Amino acid sequence: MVCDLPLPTSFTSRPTVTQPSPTSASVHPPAYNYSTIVDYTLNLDIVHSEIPTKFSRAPRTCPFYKRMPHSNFAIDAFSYGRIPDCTGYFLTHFHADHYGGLTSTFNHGPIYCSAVTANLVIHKLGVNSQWVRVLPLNQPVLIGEARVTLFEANHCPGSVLFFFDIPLPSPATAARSFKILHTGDFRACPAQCLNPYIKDTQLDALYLDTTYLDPTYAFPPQREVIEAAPKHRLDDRLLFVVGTYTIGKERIFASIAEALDSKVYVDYPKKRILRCLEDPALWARLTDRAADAQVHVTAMNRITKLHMEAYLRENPAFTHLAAIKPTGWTFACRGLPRRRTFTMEHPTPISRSSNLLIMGVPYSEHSSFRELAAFVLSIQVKQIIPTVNVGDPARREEMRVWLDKWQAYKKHSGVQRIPVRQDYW
DNA sequence: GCGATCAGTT
DNA sequence: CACAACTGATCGC
Repeated sequence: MVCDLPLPTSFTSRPTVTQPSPTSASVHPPAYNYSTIVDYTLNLDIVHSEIPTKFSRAPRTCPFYKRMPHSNFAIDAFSYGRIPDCTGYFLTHFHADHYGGLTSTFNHGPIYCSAVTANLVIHKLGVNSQWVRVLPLNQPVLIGEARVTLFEANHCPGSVLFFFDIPLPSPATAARSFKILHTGDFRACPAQCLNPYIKDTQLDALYLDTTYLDPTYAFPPQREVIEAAPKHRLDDRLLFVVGTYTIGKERIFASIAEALDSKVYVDYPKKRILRCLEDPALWARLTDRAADAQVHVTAMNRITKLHMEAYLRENPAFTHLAAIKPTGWTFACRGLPRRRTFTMEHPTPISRSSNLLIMGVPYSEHSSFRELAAFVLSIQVKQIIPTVNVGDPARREEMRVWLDKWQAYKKHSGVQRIPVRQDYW
């Protein structure tokens, strides 16, 4: 299995980093409007003071890239108390670094999210359901003047992209609307670009999850990793243990369990979380009896040699244990992007002994560099605003150079989208 | 007891 | 080492 297919070198070869543009005289963030976004994007240094730093003790204010221009909406912005004039608090998915600050005492206004995220917000955080508004997938809903549509983000269960289509107020521009796509955290795939609301749409702004916007980050398509599950039932006394965070990585343990025709054991707190996912096939595979399941799920931080040795002793029905640590950076190395292969028959062992194997599995829930390139090259958009790695000026500059390069490539080549085969670029 | 913040872990 | 995401300690009320 090939880790990464080649993209034309014209848009994946490393560009030279140019010097930052001259700093604006003003350090005070002006009101949020389209020209502000242009300024911010061209020179993010002027809003560096807005980006939270680890050592700041001052009360934090919501940074510009979490507020949607021409609206009173904020995205994944629960760490700033009540945001002045905010009429809609949007949540892209249920990971702590995005819902951070959201607690049972929240009373600032409506929270808009998917059904799965709503279940988790209510049942895990205890947020009063009077504040939670479930939005459907792939179906526009009017919120005030704005038309909002959610799409599958391919990150974790319940994760969504938000598409905002906002009428512009002034008579001169009444015929036009302002169109924003916010990716939250996502793993880019062609279906996101090809859906009828995005395909052939000229977007004004793309708020982009730029986590792996660096050619270092090359890893296989998720489908190939899922299909790398054992092809047939192995020794009944071999136990698979899969590490997970609160939500995410379900497709790994589900596909292994399916291949082994086994139940899946999770502890009771995890079972309560999985119930929120509204996935009947996953639910039907669960069991409360550890000895009945050849596939167990545990917290990611338990996937260590010491913990797994103890785990095997605690489960005497099994003689051998294969622990799986799904992670996005297994194949990441500093320097040039590499091609590697991955199969369960030739795993990447983190640790092994006579009866214990711990392997890293390159199962990322963020886009690879290549997928990010294909996504940006398959979308028509005026401005791209990174939402990740924005705290480091050097990273901001590197990201800006890549994004400018892709934008220029589209403009000069006339390419509108990257060809798709079998639902993948 | 609750929430905010930061340091530490894998 | 890289990284996202989580966990735990500490502080203030």
